[in-house]
Amino acid sequence: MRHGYGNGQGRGRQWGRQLENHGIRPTAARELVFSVMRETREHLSADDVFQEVRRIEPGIGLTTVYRSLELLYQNGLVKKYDFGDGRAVFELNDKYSGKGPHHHLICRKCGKIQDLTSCLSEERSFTDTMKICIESEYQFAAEETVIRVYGLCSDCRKE
Amino acid sequence: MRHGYGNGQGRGRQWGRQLENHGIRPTAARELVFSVMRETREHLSADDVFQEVRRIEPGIGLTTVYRSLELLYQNGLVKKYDFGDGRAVFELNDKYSGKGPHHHLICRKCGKIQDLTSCLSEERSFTDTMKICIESEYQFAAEETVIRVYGLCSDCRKE
DNA sequence: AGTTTTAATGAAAATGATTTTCATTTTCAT
DNA sequence: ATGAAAATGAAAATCATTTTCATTAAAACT
Repeated sequence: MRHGYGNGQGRGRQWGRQLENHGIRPTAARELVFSVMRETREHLSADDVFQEVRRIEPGIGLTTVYRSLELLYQNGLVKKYDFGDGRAVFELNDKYSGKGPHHHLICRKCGKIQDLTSCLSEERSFTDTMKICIESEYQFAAEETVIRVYGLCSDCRKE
Repeated sequence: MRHGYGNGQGRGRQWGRQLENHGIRPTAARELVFSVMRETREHLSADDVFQEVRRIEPGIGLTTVYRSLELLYQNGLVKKYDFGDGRAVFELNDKYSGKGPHHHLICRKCGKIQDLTSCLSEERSFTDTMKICIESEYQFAAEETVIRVYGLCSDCRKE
C-alpha cells in the first residue's frame, strides 16, 4: 500500500527525509519544497516553487507551498526577501547553500538580481564595526545586516 | 468663486504651491500630500497619509493619495520602502527632510523602524569602497546602497 | 472672464499575492 | 492497526495596490 506522494526513494529524484534533523515534521510536500530550494541557485517566488513542485508531484497545492516555505523560513532553512516588486522570493540559507554569506545587486532597469559575493572582507569588517556602533548608540541588538545595491547591471548600461 | 479644495492660504495650514519648482503640476491634492510628508518624521504608509489628508480635506480619495505618492516618488521628493510587511512606506527624501542620508534599524519583534543616523562616517567610506569593488568585479554601476539592520530594539530586548 | 484642451480625480471594480477556513487526509506515537 | 494531532487542498477571504471610466479641475488661449 502506498501513502502520500511517495518518498523519493525510487528511480527518480531523491528528496526524502532531509527535514527530520531540523525539528520539522517531514512530510512529502515539505521535503519536495525543500528539495526544490536546494537544487536551484536562483531566487524563487512561491509560485516559481509551486510550478516546479507540481511538475514532479501534481497533487500538491499552492497553499501548501506557501505554508512550507514559511515554515522553512521560520526555521532558518531559507531566506525570504522582498525586492520591492510585490512578491516574496526565497533562497536557501547561506549555511546550506554553500554560497556563503552574500548580498545583492539589483538592476533598476531590468530588475535582475545578482549575488554580491566579492568584496566580502570589506563588508565583514563594516558589519562588525556597525554592530558595535549601533549597540552603543541605540542599544539595539543587531542580528542581521541586509545590504542591497541598486544601479545598472552590465547589460543595461550598454544600451 | 472657489475652485477645488482651497489653496491653504487661509487661517489654517499653509500647504500651497511647493510643487511647481519640481516640474509637477501643482494640484490641491498633491500639495496636501506633500505637505503631510513634510510635516512628519515618521515612515508613513499610503493609508497613513490618506487618513491624515482626509482629516484636513475629506473629499480626497485614497486612489489620489496613491497616485500622488507615486508621483512624488518618481520625482525624487519622497523615498519608498518595503520593509517586508506587505505594504510600502514613504518618507521625505533626505535632501528635503534635513535628516541627511540615513539607513534603518528594524526590530524583528515589534516591527519598529528607527533611523540610523550615527555611524555615518564608517558607512560612507564603506559605500565608496564597495562601489569601486562592485564596478570592477561586476561591471555594475552602483547608484544607491540600502543598508538595513534587523535585530531587537532597546524596548524588546528587555522583555 | 470665457472657452478649449489636457490632465487629474474619485468611486468602483479589478488585480494579484498571500492567508484563512474547513472538511478531509496523513503522520506518528501507541 | 488505531487514534489524536497535525498537515493538506480547494475555495473563499483579505488586503494593498492598480485600473477603468465618467466627471471635474488646471492651464493655455482667446
